[in-house]
Amino acid sequence: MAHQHESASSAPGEDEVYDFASIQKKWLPVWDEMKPFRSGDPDDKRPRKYVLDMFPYPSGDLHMGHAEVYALGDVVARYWRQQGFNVMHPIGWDSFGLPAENAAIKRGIDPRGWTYDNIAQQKASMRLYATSFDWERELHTSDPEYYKWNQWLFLQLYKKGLAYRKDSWVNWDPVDLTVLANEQVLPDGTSERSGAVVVKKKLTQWYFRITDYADRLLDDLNQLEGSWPSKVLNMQRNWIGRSIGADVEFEIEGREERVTVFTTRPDTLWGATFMVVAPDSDLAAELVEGSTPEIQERFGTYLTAVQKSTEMERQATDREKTGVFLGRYAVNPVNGEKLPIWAADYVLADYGHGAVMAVPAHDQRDLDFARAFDLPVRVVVDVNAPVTGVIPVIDIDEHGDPVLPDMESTDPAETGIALAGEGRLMNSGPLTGLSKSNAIKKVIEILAAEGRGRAAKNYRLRDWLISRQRYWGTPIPIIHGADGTEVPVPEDQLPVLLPDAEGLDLKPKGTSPLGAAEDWVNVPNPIDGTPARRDADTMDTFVDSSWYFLRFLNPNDDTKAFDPREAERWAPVDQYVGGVEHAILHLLYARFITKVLFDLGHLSFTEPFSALLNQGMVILDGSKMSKSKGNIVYFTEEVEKHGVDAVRLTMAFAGPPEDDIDWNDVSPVGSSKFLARAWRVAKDVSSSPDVLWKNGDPGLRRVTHRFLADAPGLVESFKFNVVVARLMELVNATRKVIDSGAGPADAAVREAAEVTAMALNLFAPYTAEDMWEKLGYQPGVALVQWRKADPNLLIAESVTAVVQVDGKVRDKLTVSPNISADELEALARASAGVQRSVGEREIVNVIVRAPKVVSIATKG
RNA sequence: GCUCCCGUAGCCCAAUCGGCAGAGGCAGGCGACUUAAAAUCGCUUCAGUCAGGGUUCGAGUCCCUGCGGGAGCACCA
Repeated sequence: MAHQHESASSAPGEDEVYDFASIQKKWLPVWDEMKPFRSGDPDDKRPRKYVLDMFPYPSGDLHMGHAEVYALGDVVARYWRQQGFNVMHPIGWDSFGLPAENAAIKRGIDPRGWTYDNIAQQKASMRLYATSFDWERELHTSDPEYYKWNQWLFLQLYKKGLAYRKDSWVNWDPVDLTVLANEQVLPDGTSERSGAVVVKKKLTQWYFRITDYADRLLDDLNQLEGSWPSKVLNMQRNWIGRSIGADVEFEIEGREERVTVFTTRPDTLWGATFMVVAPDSDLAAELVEGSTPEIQERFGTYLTAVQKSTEMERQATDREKTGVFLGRYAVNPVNGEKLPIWAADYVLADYGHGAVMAVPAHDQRDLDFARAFDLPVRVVVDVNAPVTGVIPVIDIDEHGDPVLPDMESTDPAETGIALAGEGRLMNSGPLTGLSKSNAIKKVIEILAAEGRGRAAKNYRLRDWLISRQRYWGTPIPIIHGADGTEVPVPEDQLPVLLPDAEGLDLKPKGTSPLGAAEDWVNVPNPIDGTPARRDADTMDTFVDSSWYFLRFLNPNDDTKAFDPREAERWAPVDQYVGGVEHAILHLLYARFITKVLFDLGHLSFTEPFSALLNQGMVILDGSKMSKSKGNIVYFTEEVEKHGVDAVRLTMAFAGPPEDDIDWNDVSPVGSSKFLARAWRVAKDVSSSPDVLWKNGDPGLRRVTHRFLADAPGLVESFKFNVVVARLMELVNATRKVIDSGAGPADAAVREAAEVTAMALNLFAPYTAEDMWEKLGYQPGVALVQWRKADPNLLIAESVTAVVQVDGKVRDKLTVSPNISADELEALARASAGVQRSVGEREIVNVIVRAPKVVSIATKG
């Protein structure tokens, strides 16, 4: 190990070895004194950068995932500081949430104490980890000083009609007796905590109307192209899931109101042969009411079965279609045909209008259903009729030849394959003969003219369910009057404080534990003083994190959530760093809230995070670390074994940040060795700080300055691994000059060592600071500005030009970097390698890219 | 099923605009130092870029097809 004692043969005074533990101990208090990472000085004239790492949930201690994100985020923050920016790099705690509450229930303690104990522990680790946070901006979402503004935010949305209560089907855990978020339901339909099969239950819950912003959330992603990982942009697009089509209204026999269906293929309206409604929809219940008792009974049985089925069963795409006829009929608005109405669970109650027009010839799901229940299939799009002059290719055979549709086998009723492709409309009245896209336009015109339909969009995105029947969260600032009215808590009465957990039964009962705090829940109605009750739900913690980046601007201001002037100066966040696990929910919610605050005039921008860096996961042996697999790498152990700097360096060096790091593929021991090597270089430097660099070894100086020139671009494109590799190269070159060149007194050695210390500050701050001291400077290498490369040293004295003949390298020439194309061509033509390989053949083309390459093409 | 990303040495990974396939590390080998070992230092082996085709003077890089791996969405009308 690096810190073992050297042999006794070393001369006195030279036996000092790299010892990360003592270096850590030495510098942490010095930095505490210096506070080099404060960003709040109003007189600071430097340009500003806002670098934000996703804040952690305080779960006990830091884990390797934290070690990665905070190492990488810190590279970026430290880099911009060295480039002359006043960098705001804040940190806080996402400290409300279920784990604290569950731990509290298990141990019979207060979630508050558990949470703040954890924070203290994690904060100590984080400080040791030498992340360059501005601790003066620290915040906790569970502090009343924070959640007061959460409640303020809720009220702003409420006033705009963007926060509302509705009855809806939610995930219900029948063992824990609580609502679950979608992400707490495992793919097999069981609860991730209790293991119980989750059922759907109808409850009144609070929602944020995020669907109002669906178009903007989707379209504004284009602005982020190039600055956000395309993977995340894609995931958000998928999640919002806009589809474009039409709403079509159908008359229902024996019913006043029409039923509206959404379809992406209104052109196939003449091919509709039945209608399907979601069995768990209000519409189904109402329609079946007008039917015979037998049908009602059959429907009831079916509905019960559907509601008992798990998500997994329901989502299995290959299962048999099921359904019941409701005994009712719809009328096709374009041709007056009677369409039987069925209830089937392949239609979802909460997508579109909970009802579809079934066109079995051109939709696979409808066709499967039609074949199961012997319903008619009518083809209205002729996919064999070339629309663009190209015959549709169904498949490629084993010889790579196209397989064309067989006229006799394309009837969906026979083949069971719906014809979903392009084609020319047939049997469709005024649409007959049109292409798909023209037919869609036309049918929308026809429907609109008759008031029976219109162009429409639909989204996969649903409104955001924000209420939780839990204790450890932000109370919803609404008071319910005895008459059922909702009264927002006046803003000057915020915050609505959480009642003391003492004496409250926090066990989930299906209603919020806050409801049992009688003194808290019973309040006079703010309007007329009559008895009223507080809303007892708390907010989803994603609300807390949807705007925390704004609270960092002025975390101690008790007069407003954030200062718009500060937002003007700092926001939006220039660089956001965090895990891809938040690619959808957190980022979508933060984008939504930012747009709402923009609309309310509080912000001048509409996207919160100008650039995003997603780091991968730290894994072990090819799989995710987990307690049950027993393949966990512990942060504390790694830091004790290898030191903070080696762990941080390993994170940066492992590969591209977005790739997963398999801890078995990387070598913290190797990182530690490199740090010791770099450190010894600084220790060996024997010249004084005022030595003239220009007298130093020119070869080493070139390596140093090439590094200075290249590293900034590499950091800015997040190629941290390459920067580290280049640093290793620099240290190797320096070592060589010390040992076998001009020696430790050479000025270039000092210059290289100083550059190494300065750059190493990005990855290994303790080692860098210690090197800086060894080199004769005052502490504070983190604030040393990045040195500019000397352009004269970037030009090599000579370069190697490659001469290719017919694409193969036939000679290499050492030439001046300023050589002209003509000179280089002449040299190339005369070179021995070219003479030999061209021989008798005729040269037909010569391409010269001075000074790098000459390419000669021959004939014969 | 739809959408997207990735295949370079035994392993992790580099390779600005298409211009010598190798910067760096791990592992391995040899050597120096040592009584020996560890540590340290020096030297060093190893791929022609998943496969096939195309464009080009020139392809790891661009295009097409296939194979392999990964991710997201999915009875979403």
